Amino acid sequence: MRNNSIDRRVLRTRRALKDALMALILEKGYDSLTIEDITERADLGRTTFYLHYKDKEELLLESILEIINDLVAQTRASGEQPILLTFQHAADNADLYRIILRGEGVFKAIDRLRKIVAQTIEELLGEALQEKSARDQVEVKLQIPMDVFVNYFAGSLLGMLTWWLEQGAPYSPEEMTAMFRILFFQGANEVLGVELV
Amino acid sequence: MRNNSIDRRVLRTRRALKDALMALILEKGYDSLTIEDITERADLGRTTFYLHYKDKEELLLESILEIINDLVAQTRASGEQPILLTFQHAADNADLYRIILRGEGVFKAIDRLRKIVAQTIEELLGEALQEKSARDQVEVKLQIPMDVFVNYFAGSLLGMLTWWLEQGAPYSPEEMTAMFRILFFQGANEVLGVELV
DNA sequence: CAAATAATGAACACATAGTTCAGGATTATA
DNA sequence: TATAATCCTGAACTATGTGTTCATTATTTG
Repeated sequence: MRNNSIDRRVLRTRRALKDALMALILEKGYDSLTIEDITERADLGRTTFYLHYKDKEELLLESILEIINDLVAQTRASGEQPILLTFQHAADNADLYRIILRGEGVFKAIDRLRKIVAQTIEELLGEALQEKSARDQVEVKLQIPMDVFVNYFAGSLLGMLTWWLEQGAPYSPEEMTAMFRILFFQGANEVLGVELV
Repeated sequence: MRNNSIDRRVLRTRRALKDALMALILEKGYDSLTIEDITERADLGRTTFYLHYKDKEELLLESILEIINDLVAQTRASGEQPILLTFQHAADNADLYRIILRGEGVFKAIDRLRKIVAQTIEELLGEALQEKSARDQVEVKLQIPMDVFVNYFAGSLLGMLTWWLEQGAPYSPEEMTAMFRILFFQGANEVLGVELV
């Protein structure tokens, strides 16, 4: 019978490299890290790194896939409440999720764009609410905190943009606008006529 | 009277560097680009680069800000239809927007995550729709194409996650889930009681 | 215990970053 | 248009990181 298990030294080495990478990203960011930084933190020789990974990117990818696979497995297993499960999983692995979602490197640019969108919509919303308050002679209150609301909007919009552009803009700007407005303002239930999730 | 304008050579050089950077990113990606790649494409000496920018990142940031400022100016000027304007602006500058939104570098990881979410929701949705069709004895049709719908969902969710985590998780997973569900399923009009945008 | 496998560290060639400087080219302006 | 100010250039140099080779040592497996 052939033993399919991997040498302990290999498992130890790879675990040490992944842990070192994560710790260092959170300390100094991804881009400026060198292979030597990682192996030094992991207490390994630099050449050892190349026995396991091609470069930094490959190590990062394996680390990320590890956590994503865990989420997918949990979702498939428990079957219910996948949205809640996702938020919980993100909370439990917040450091790693931050690394995944922020992208690292050019992240600041996306972040800036999102902030601009959020701020713009907040100004518009503030005006509209004030108008309504004055007209109706009552204090208008949101069901949802302002910061959540405006960042939901910004996230949705930028998410749609990203996907749309990566597909090669398969719909016209007008179509995208119409569909986005329906989804955002009327909500998914209106669109579906079906209860979901 | 002091002339405040900048030397033509400087303007020409910076324009050439930005154009070269954009062209090269679309050809070979951002990470692997060297300063020499850029100056060579721009027909400039390598040392000239350092007279204007600290590094690649600074050049990219200036290029991106140029386009974002243009969008902001247009939005402020025309005043109406900001969503449509954003989609149009993105279409007019699709290459650059792709660079901004994709992040470059570790982008593949985010992309993979988004695809997984979109695929998962598509499976769930497919089942729910089939069930409803069988129960009601009618063909259920979506008002919105499936691909748009599922990617709106994935984008919204990941956008919320990103923002939430960057803020240091100011709400609990349960609160986030509840708010996300209201926004996604019932829509913004329900939340606002106000017409907007 | 023996054979197989992994880790190590020194040495090497190579690519890129970032700076300095003297000289030639271009621009602004008086 | 002359000239002072400014910019571009290219060679040279230091420094740092990459990726590989190889002989030696250490650890694991059966």
